[in-house]
Amino acid sequence: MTKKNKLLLIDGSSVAFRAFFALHQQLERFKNKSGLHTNALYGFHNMIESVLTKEKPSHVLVAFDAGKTTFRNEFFNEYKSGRSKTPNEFTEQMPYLRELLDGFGIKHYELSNYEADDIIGTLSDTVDPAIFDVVIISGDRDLTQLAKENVRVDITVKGVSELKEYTIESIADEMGIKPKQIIDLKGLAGDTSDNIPGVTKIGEKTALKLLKEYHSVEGVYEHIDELKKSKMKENLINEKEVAFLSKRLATIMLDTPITIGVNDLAYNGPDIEKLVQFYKEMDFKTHLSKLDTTEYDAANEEKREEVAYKFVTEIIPEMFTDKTGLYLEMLTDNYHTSEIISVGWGHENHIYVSDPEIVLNSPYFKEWAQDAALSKQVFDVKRTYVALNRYGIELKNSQFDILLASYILNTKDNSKDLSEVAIEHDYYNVSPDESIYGKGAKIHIPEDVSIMHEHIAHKIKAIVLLSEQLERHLAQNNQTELFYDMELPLAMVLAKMEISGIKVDAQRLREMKVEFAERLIGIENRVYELAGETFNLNSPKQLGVILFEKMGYPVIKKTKTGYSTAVDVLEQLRDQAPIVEDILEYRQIAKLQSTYIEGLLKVIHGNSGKIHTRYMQTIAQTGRLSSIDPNLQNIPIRLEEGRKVRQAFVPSHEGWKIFASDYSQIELRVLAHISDDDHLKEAFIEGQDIHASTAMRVFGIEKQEDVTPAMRSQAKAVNFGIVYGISDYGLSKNLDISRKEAQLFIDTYFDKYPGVKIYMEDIVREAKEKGYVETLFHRRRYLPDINSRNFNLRSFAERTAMNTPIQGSAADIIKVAMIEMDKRLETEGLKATMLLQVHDELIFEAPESEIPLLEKLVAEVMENAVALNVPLKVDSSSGDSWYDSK
DNA sequence: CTTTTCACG
DNA sequence: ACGTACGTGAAAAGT
Repeated sequence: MTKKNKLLLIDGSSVAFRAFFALHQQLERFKNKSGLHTNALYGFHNMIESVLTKEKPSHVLVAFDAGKTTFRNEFFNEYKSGRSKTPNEFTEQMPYLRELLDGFGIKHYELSNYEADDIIGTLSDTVDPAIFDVVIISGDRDLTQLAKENVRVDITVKGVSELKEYTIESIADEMGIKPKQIIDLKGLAGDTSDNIPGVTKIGEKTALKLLKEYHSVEGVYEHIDELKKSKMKENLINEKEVAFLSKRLATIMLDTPITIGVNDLAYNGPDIEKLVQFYKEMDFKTHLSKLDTTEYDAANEEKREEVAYKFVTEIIPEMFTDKTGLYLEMLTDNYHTSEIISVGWGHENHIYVSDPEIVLNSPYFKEWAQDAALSKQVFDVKRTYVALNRYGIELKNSQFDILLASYILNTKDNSKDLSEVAIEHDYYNVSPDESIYGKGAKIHIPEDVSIMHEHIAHKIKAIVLLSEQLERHLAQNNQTELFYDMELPLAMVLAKMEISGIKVDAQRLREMKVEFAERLIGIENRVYELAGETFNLNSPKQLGVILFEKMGYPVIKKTKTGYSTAVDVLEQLRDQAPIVEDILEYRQIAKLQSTYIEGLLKVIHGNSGKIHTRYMQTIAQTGRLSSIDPNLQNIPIRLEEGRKVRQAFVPSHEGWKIFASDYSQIELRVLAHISDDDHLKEAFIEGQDIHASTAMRVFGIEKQEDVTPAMRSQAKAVNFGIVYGISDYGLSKNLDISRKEAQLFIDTYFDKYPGVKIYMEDIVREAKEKGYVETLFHRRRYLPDINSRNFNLRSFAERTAMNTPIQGSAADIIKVAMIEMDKRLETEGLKATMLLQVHDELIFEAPESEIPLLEKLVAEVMENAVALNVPLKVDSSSGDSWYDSK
């Protein structure tokens, strides 16, 4: 029988407190119009929302602590003292938390003299396990003592929305004890946050050891005489009372006299009206706009300001002027193929909407679009350019792009929906596309087309108004040049590369497909034989069962959901498990087959035999491009077998070649420049092998001949680590050495490259002060976690602070080179075409006769894109396919 | 729709 | 003690 009911119990007090501190560094950003802080409410809200979607509970209760003192203070009056005073900014939010819960339609409850724990404990313990699964959410690990067969306890880790699940099994795995023994653990070790004393000098480690032996506090004292004479034994004897008191304090009551029962807690979804009211009161505008219920739409319809526009069926020249907003509507996001379903253009108070066949066939429209003297404002210029190009219209003078501008202002804004971008900038007058067209398979043009026309009119108005606003904002941030001289011109270059596309030899791919298919069957059969049964080799879950349960190999790593079967795990099993050799080979071939062979075959355009990727210019947090549909930036190269896929990428004309140029060590050169470290600069200025040079310094070797390959490869790993934002842990894992040894490497490195050390310290300090870091060209990345009290979040932000200026400046440099390259190909009158960018590499096709010229030209342009205080170096090669250009 | 794995720089 | 190296996208499984 399947259980039908799930009871969700939330420790409201502790979660709210967690939420408050998780968003504490942004305390001042979270304020509503009347000055009330809202950060705890915001965090709490998001936690509830995600938990409701994930758990889909049938019953919910949020329990709160009631007042300052509880029954625990009766026998220990210091209980929970020593906590610093609750800040006012927190307490002022508590009354509204109840409003929020009413909006969600969630019951809440408190009972004087008791804590939320006790209410939760009692409910979780009394429901019938045959009927209810229970999930408990808290920020307090004490509650894990409540885990049972039907009770799971989720404790907040990162902020409040990420939860760690504790079950009987996971507690046993992690600590080797039963949930109930958590109480004994606290009895011995205490808990500083609740001011539970515990026994002097006994921490979690020691306590766990004792519990493994004697099971409980009582057990420890029954066998106290067996313990060796030690300071610890003395403490235990002297503080026996403390231990029992601590245990009592940590014990959650399971028979609290609560006046509610589970039947009062049925959850029937939110009360939209109250929720809308709450969002408005708190200025939670994003949440307000995300409510896509009919009630909300209706309420919003009246609120949404009307936009005057004209739907026209005839186009006249007077409709087009300078500084005009333009928007093409498409239902799906691949603008190479998606049908244009409507077109809008105009100014703040003169907006026109029309059907595509009317506009796109109008000579007046075409003339205007192609008139370089008349500027246009758009959302996503590349998309607009490419789509118009399909109709033989070449869009000129796109003076502003609110998507690009928004990305520059804050890289974290990566949405593709105009309404979301608008909301980011406090403009709320555009509905989300989803609310007009629906989503997924059911996406469609609304029956009443005037709804769509008005929607497009709203977009035009947003584009026009936001263009001005964002342009001012760019100037304030010193990012005007980044926008006008880099991203906007680059968008046009990328548009042309996408339109060119790259020719793919489908026949070659099909040959490989047949070959791989045969090999896969062979390997599969061998694996099944060794395993003694057939299963889905593509399923990590099924594979895990075979390897670790049936065949009994040791479990090396676990994932959230089960055994890990990733490469590094399998490699460790290689020696003892003959089967993994085959599994690894299968994995490799299967990946090539599904992602590259079949994947690429699917996206070849029928008539041209070409692939047209889309470069995403507003996704990567560092300023890099990304490539989708298909991703042409991760075509295999490291292993020969996969590298052969590149044989299918060929020139589009007879007698042409593929030509490729890549920057050598651009990130380390950028680091040499921004850190101004003398030794690092010297290595590049003198043209040394950088990893060998690092090896010489780190290992203290005089002559390069004495650097062994092993030393060089270790030095290489250290250099990588430096670029990524070094940590002893990361380096130790990469080099398979101890953390101590890794730390020694790092110390030695910083000793030999003091400039790099200073840069790393400075950039982190700067990030902590300003809240963001910048690249050479003033691209910004905000790091909200840089001052977090959470070690992991803060460390991550610190590494990002070190890495982003390096990776981001390298991205800037190749972007400059691409823009210049595009110009030069034109002015030099070459037939050569730029086709692809792979982060530090540009790929072209060209007539064979142009190759010698390109060798010089491309290197010159790339190497001189910017002047650093070390030289940039480019390597080039050409061949009959991408594979051969190596 | 999320998780795992694996391809690239 | 904590437990990750930085940045991406796609396929397949499983919920």
